[in-house]
Amino acid sequence: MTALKYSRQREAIKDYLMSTTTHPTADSVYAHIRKDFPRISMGTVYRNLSLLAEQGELQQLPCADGGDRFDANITAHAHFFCSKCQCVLDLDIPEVQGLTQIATTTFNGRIDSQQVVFHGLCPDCLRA
Amino acid sequence: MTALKYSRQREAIKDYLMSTTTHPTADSVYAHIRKDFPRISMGTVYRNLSLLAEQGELQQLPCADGGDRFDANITAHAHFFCSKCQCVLDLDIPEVQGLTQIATTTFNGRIDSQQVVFHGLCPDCLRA
DNA sequence: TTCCCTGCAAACTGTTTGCATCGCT
DNA sequence: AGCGATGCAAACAGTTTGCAGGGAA
Repeated sequence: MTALKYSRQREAIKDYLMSTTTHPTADSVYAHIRKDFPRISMGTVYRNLSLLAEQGELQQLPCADGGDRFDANITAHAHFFCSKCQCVLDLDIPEVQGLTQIATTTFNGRIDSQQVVFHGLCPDCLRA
Repeated sequence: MTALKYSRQREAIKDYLMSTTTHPTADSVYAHIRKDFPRISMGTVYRNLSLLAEQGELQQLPCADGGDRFDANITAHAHFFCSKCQCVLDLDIPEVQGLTQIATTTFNGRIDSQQVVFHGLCPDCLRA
């Protein structure tokens, strides 16, 4: 992990992710950043998202639809993925922590409490 | 959902999935089925896996690495995905059902208890 | 005979990489 | 000046699709 050199593009990407509670895909990040950096490329977006995730400055959530989601909220919280509209929501359920404990002891592996993912229909899709 | 016509390829795919507790990717299925059907194509494998999943004869688990896994065990059970070796394990933790309940009430959406996915390091990778 | 299913190849999507150039430090 | 970061385009991997021919009903 060598020192990163400052870049306006990377800062813009991080700022954007810190300003939203949605969980953008690389593509959404690209679409948004393009407003300020019309010539930015997908390569740069992907490279910077990976770099920031490596540095622990954001969480990279691999999702059920294949596309990763990015989250600047790095506190321990579970996620929900809607199998219909593919949105990703935070799921702040304290019980998850306890469950992670239980699972870990019977399981003998290490369970990462930040990466518990529930699937189903989000409130909006359920209502519709 | 129209009636399916019998095909030896599809039966072989289902038989294979019922005979294993690993959670093969489409590619693993292809590799295995090829022993009996050397000319089978990936298109056929993907088509049949989707058909079987549609019929509810197997579970299609979208995974963190992008590749889906397939599971002929359609009883309610959570899964674990190893972020190092990418293996998928069954996680039979009764508490997950309770958690799904809790989550559902505070959440107002529908949580699918068969699709709760934990992430972390599997026992083998943890030991290594 | 009908029409679903197959094998094949081409198309697609999301992501990564090689390279010349740019711009922090 | 040195070297990491950028934009661009080509390469990639996993999956889907169109089509002509084959096989179950």
